[in-house]
Amino acid sequence: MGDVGELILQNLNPAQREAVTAPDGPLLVFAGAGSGKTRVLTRRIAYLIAVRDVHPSEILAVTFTNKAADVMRGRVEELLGRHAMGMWIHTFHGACVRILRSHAERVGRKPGFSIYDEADQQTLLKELFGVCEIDTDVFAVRQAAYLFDQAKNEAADPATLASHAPPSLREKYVHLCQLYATRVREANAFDFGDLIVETLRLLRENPEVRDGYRGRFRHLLVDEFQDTNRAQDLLIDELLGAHRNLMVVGDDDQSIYRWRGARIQNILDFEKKFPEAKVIVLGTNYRSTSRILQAADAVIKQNRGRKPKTLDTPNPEGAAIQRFVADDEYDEARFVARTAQELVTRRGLRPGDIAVFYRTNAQSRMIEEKLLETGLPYVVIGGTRFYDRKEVKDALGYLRLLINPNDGVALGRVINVPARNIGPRTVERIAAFAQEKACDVVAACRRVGAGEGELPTGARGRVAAFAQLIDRATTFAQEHKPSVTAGYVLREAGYIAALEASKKVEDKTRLENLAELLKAIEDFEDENEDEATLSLFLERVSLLSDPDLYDERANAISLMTLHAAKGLEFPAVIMIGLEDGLLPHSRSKESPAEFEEERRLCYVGITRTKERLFLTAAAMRRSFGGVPMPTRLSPFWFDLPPQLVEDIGSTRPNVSAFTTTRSTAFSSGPTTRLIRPREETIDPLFDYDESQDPADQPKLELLCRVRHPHFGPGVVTHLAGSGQLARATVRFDKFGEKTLILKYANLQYVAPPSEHL
DNA sequence: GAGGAGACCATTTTT
DNA sequence: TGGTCTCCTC
Repeated sequence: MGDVGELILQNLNPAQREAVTAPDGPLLVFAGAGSGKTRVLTRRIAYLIAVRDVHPSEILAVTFTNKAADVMRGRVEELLGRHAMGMWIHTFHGACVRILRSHAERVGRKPGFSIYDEADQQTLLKELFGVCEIDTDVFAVRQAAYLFDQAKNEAADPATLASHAPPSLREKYVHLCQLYATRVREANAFDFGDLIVETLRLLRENPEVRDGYRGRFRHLLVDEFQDTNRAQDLLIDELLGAHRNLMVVGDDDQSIYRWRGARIQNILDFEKKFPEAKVIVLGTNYRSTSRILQAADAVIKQNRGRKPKTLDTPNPEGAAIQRFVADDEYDEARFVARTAQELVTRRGLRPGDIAVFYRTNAQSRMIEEKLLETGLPYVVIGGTRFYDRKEVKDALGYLRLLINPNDGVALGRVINVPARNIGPRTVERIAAFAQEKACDVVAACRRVGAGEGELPTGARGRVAAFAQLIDRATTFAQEHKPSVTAGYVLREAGYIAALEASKKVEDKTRLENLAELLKAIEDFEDENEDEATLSLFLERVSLLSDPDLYDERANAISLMTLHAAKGLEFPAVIMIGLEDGLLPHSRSKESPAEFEEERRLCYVGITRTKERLFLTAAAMRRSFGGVPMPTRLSPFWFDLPPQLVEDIGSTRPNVSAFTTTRSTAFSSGPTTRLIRPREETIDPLFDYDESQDPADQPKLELLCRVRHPHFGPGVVTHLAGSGQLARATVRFDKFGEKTLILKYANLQYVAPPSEHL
């Protein structure tokens, strides 16, 4: 074995090494949290290429997020350099798109097809509800979309799931399914579920296509196998050739996508399906302290539907897990802000070392508000996404139409934005015309605008003008870069002008967002050079997921859902909202399987933590901004053995009376332990780091006037610390006294002391 | 057909 | 609480 071979096997423990060097054939790797899963996968790929002489193009690796795919590709390239060219490392959906682009016509599409996201899907469905005369009070659009998706996840005929629709609607439901499928096809589009199912159909119905891929991919590797659904499992079967070189990696304890059709059975039954499979267990965790691991184990071992196993670690015991019961969500947010501030000032952590996890996106708002006050940088992963904003979707709608003139949903979205006096009635007629003449919707606009069909003269001219706009832009797009095209179409459409003319403040933000979109397209062009087509950009955007947007270089506190946290790790983690009904979520109480998934979610959160873990709950919480309601602690709270945990007091003085009422409110479980000063409870796991450059700080002096971006003007009353940890206490005119870390607070020097004294 | 006022509903998680 | 939808008026 050469130098590269040795490099590939460097720093692997025996189990990891066994997995990397395993012989051909099916291979199942149970990879516990923090056990070096990514390392094993990337080294295995590198090993196959460098040692086993497998050509990179013979490798197909499938991950769940684009981010994971990028990381994997990057690591293999680090090991092999340009010898890694030609591998397929994609998400399931990404790989399917790639396959479908090559064989689009075989599933009734053209290569420029659109990808319909949830919103597009619902827009179309809503329209079809009208056509099928289905009352949305009886059967919600979202519910229909959910059933469609589930059917596709199961690779089942949607009609066979008609039993899930309200009994009175079964016939209409079947009709709806068929109509929906037809319309998506006519729009030259796929929804997310279609991407998998239609690829499956393509391979099944076209053996020569299937054999082409089987012949090509000599090695299949699947990451996060516990989160594959039935359709994905079947897809793997189709792609897997006679060699049966399939490596799957996963952890049944981290399966958190049941609601999306994931079948934990896929991994648990792997050995039944492949009796000759080699099974390797990676049981050493290199990430977390022993205490955190014990806590995680205490939680997860309560689940019944799992393979019993424990993780061990060479790491030290570490700090106690700190639990905090807040008065309400404000208090909880204050605790988060304070803890974060303390971790940075006293424990020497970078903001990027800290993460806040929650069950639902809605919980982020309060945390954001309080973090804003500390001046610490933070990012919210997910929630209302950039690409979900109206103006961004509008812009993308225009661009989609240039690539795919059949895209009826995109047309409906942009034809009257900005207002062109083309109302729903006219749009309906255009759609009907396109149906009747079997032409694309842009052609329909063109023809209707030219006088075909029955349209009032006024509307006719307006539609003709719109068709000309799209035609012009389509031609333009063929000769220009995507970013230039985007600017062109938005200007020509009058979109920019309409926003500029508007007096509303939010329209100014919209302009900024559009500028940001153009920037994103330019970045995409820089990264992909010759391959940077508009079509590829739209595809990337459609398949983007929340975790893809996490950027560890940002050095900001990360706020994200527990789902988005999977696959990441942080030195310090604050998990909030450990309340019954929130984690576990109230919607998960219907079945034990769902409850167990909530527990796994909790497990995933805990195991993201390297060194310091904080758990919080609020005694009162308001939902929908209504009245605060008393809560109960999560059952998972009580799963933690007392010796691992330290309960700490409120961030505010004089809450002893409240603590009593609180302990009665949370009647079950151990009694709250004595409140101790926080300074003593945190042992010095992290080194203080005071030796930093003082250059980038504002030159403040006592009693000078300053301005804070959030709190406005104030007077400096106290200065402490130096370097990166320099802090100032400021008495703000409107918000009272606050202590801020200068590095992050963005304090602006306004006036020296004398001028206002 | 546009725009505004008010009703109404929502929160699970997302490729 | 805030974002979306519906209805009403112009």
